[in-house]
Amino acid sequence: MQPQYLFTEIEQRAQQYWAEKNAFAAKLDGKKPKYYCLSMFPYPSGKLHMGHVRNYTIGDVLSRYHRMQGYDVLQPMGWDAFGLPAENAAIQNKVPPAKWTYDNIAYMKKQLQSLGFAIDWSRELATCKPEYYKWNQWLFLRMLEKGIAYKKTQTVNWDPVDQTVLANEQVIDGRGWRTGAVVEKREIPGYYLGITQYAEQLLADLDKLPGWPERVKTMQANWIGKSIGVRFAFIHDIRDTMGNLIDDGKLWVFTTRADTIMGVTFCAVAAEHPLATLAAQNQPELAAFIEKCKQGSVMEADMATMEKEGMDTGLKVLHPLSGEQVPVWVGNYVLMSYGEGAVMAVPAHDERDFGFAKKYDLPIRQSIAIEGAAFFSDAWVESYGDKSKGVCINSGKYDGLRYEAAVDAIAADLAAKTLGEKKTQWRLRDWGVSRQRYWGCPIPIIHCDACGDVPVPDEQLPVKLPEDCVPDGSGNPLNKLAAFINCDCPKCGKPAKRETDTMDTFVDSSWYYARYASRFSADAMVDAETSQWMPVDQYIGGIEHAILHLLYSRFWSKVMRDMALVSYDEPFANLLTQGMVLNHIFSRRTDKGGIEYFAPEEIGLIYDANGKIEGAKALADGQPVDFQGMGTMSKSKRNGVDPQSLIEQYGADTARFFMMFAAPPEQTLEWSDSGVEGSHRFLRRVWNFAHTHKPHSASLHLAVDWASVTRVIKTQRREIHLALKQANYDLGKQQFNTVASACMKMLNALETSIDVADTAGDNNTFASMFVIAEGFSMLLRLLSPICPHITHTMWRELGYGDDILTAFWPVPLEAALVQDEIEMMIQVNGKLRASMTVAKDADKANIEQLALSHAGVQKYLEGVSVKKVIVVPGKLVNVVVG
RNA sequence: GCGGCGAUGGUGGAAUUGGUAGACACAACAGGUUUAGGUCCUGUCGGGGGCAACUCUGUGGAGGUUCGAGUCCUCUUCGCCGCACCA
Repeated sequence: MQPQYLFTEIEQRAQQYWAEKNAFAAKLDGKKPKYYCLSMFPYPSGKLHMGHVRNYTIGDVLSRYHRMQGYDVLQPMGWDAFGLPAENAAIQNKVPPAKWTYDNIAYMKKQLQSLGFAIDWSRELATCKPEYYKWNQWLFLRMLEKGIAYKKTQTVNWDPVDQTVLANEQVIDGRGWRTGAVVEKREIPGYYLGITQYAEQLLADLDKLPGWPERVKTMQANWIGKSIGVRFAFIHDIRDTMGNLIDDGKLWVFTTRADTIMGVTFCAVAAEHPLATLAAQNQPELAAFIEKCKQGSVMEADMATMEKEGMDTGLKVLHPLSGEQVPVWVGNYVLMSYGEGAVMAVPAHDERDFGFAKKYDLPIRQSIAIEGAAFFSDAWVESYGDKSKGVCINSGKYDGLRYEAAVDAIAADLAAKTLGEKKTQWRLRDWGVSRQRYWGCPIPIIHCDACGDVPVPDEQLPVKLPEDCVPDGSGNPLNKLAAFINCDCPKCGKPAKRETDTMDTFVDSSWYYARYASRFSADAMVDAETSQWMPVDQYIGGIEHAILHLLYSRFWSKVMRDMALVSYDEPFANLLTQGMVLNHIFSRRTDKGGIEYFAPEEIGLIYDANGKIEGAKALADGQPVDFQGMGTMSKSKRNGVDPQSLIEQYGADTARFFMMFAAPPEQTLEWSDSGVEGSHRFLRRVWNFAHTHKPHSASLHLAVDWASVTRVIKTQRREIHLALKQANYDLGKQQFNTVASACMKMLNALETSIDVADTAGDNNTFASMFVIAEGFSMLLRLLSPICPHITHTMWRELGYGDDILTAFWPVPLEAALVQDEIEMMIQVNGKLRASMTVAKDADKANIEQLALSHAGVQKYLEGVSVKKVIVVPGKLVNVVVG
């Protein structure tokens, strides 16, 4: 055995061994339980970052742990390979996106392999390969047949930087999720997937996911946004300039508070509403206001702080139940994209309407009697809008009804007049998947002048994307590619044109997990193996995908299920959202007023007397820099750490250990160079221990008479087993930082040198050798999921076996855990006062007696009487006095 | 505004779920090994008081339940994340 811990050599040899043995090929033998462990696949951006290392280390620890627990494990890896960065790189470097992507994949694959992940590489896939995206196209056509996919022209979110349409989910605060550019509204035809048809299921089935974090489920539920209410119409006789009745003389609105319908004093419509457009035609002031609203609505970020503003259109509509005339206002707080783009306004029972009415001096009519709030003051009181504590008043025949009864009665009356009905309104809208981009999956449609939009026949799939295009930044290069565009109509055979839009890349990632399982199926999207492996037992990835990717994947699964392609309802049984990797941010204001960032290695920290960080200075000029605390690793802040240099300097095992040790998986992880060194120090100590003490497997065959072994050795053994017990408990909680701690505790216990008589054949010497060999073999196995290379090597060198992968998972022995004597704490009135050692089988009365007579306790008993004594077996005694 | 999560030493974080708070590390300090630096080893390390045995205090804050609370309940402050005029 080498005296030094030569990690580079150790890791390369271990990786070579696994590759030669094909050690991680996933196979189901039907006898063992299956465990499908999936980490979100990376976008091949160029090289791995620390977030990847963390993500995949968590997955690998779980995979290796379950494998040793006796599961058949599938841990695949692939590439989310379509997408815009490839096009942007192509524009810059004049290289086809395909080449850029494949080069990146090759490099990043090497990086992943150098980290020693137990991945079944035979199942590797890239979404930009025709063999994969063929099935995107195939399923899209099936969805088209079922009416789940359809084409429509709609106002869409247009990202002016990426020159493409964005789904609503991809617009964040009015800006493109990737570019941050202010999104414009455009009228563009495109294909949509009817995710709203599944809204109810997507919401309800969240309850089938106990293994998901609460906040992710909440975010999805909010996103789906179900509200139950009544859709009804005000009646009018408003005609456009041609004399045509607008919307058949009905102003439709949606409300969740139909019980307040008799309190309506006006209606408010969105700026884009037809009635607003009409009214603006001869009212320049109104037209100007509407224009202002429309511009404002693009900047959704400002909406939150925006003052409620509005303007009277002069138009009047009739209340469907009271027949009263109601004025129609344009309100900047009414959204065209939600509900009907118009609302009934009840200032007495809606906070927004209240503010609006106050501002414009519109009538406020109370229609609900609120418990404990008889009088309506000038200021809004929260209970005015509380549907749970009121009955209808001033509402004619509905007076005295509570919320539910009132809604039922009102909905029934509206229905009788065919002017309304109960309705469930969703915030979720259909998923627009057309993208005016090149580097994506072609939408399999052919446009024929005679036949219209014709689906590409199955036998012509895949519609292959040419891989040699170099985009120049001016839109989609497919539009200029005659060889791609020109084709024959599958229906009539006449010359026709191919659709050049490609699919949103979220389509690619919506089902890749199912394809890993059926990776070798050539003539079907998925085969029987998918049903055997699915659902994913553990999915691991960033919280940033809490809505988009996870919602789309759930939707896609349900579509595939309804087409009888798969049998599961939900694709991911358990979800772990790993925390981000942070590092210090150092910056300085430049003379020009900008901010200059410093990389951590360019900085020296200044400590105060207590060792607290006081400040920092730049190594280059010795001048102070601002220490901004921790932030996500990013290029712009210059606080990223390159995994590659970490692996080269310390090895993959150190990188993996640090990642697991520094924080629990769900929490943010703060980078620390000294923490990395500490992790490396630990692994070196493990190696040194093995080299110095030779805890060889042969020692496990020594015959030990445990009854006569010294207490010191027994305690040492107990500590090791105790740490293992804790670690196994923590593994169940997926709390890996304390598993790493337990490894350190075990080594600490092993290193407690035991002074035993150095006589050959002495029982204590044997016991000590046994304890060390036993403990070290347990340490190696416990550590192996986190640090597979060093443990693989030592397992073999110390003769424990050929391959630690096939070793059984260590469990603590009861015999090693029991103590002859137990230390018990003694409390008086809940305060810790003394401790004592009692025999393990001492009974309660005995313990009570010992505690009360304890010298450290006696002084607290003077002048008071003992009221009660509580004995917690094995732990403590509490003497209650008074 | 709504929803979710969190607050424990100088720092990252433990506390087997109501039973010895601060495990395991990092940093710092002191000492040893070393020609020196690094490595490595030993010790100290929440705060106050005491020469000491010890003692008081302590998990953002205020109450409460309990023999006993970091953990449960109520209120409150601050921080992070998500959604946000959703009718």
